[in-house]
Amino acid sequence: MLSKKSQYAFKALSYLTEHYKQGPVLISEIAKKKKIPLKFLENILLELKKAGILGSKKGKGGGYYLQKDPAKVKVATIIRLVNGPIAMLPCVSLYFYERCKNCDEKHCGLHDMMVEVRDASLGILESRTLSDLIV
Amino acid sequence: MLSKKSQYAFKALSYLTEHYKQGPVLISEIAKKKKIPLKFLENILLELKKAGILGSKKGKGGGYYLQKDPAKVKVATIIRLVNGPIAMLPCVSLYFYERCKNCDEKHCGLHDMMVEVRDASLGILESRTLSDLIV
DNA sequence: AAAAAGTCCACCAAGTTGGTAGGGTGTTTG
DNA sequence: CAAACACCCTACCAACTTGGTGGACTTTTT
Repeated sequence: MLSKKSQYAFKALSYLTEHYKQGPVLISEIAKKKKIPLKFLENILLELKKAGILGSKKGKGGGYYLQKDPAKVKVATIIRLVNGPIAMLPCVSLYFYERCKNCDEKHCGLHDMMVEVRDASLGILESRTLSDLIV
Repeated sequence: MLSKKSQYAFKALSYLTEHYKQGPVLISEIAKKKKIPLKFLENILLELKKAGILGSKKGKGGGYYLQKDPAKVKVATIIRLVNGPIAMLPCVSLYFYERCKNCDEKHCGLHDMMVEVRDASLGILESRTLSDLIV
């Protein structure tokens, strides 16, 4: 399951997508409109900024804005950033791989199955972007 | 990600699948062969028994055994039992559904996307059984 | 009766999650 | 220059989950 943090991140990003290229948006505005605890949202946006997804501006007229074209930011990227691995097992993760002890990956039925699940999920998550969050 | 508990459960179940219809298997034997902490495994097997997946027998010659044909126990069932929801959002889960507050499911891009991911995953997990764990 | 083997209950350490508090830093405007 | 503005940063916290252990109890077999 996606953490609440991730869900907040997606809500905030969808709001920023709707206001793409309309200048910086206040954290407080996003928090209010999307009903996200303000201070918690601060942390999330800062993290997204450090990852290069968002940009920010201080002082009057400041706020956060999308650094990139929302049509080019994959949903999978955001999940990995805020939530962690997409795969169901470490030995199957592309970005968070960890060798499986006491289980030979070449002869593990669960491993093979989870590779399939991962690929099925990524087929969707890697092809959708922030633009797809807006209906 | 699947919890360690879930991974242990699958290892134990695969062992029991390999010994299907060969009489009860000792917890201690499974623990040793699959390198699972004994007391932890006890809890897991008991839970699987209470869910009707396993049966048990006490006293000499006792142990645990599969209650059903391994080819008829879906992997999805085990995951829901031991790990919880398969979906990435509560508002998208079939077995653990919870309404999404502050988000109209009819007009939420994330919701729609996660429905697709869920269905893609279930397409695999609902069609595979314990038998498929053995390679 | 003794041994075997599962059952049950209670507890624990460490980590994660979701959040709060409060001051610091850089920008703009008057 | 100073005040207002708005993000930046560090620290902290309660509650919950995860992964695991210890010990006593019951049931079954020999």
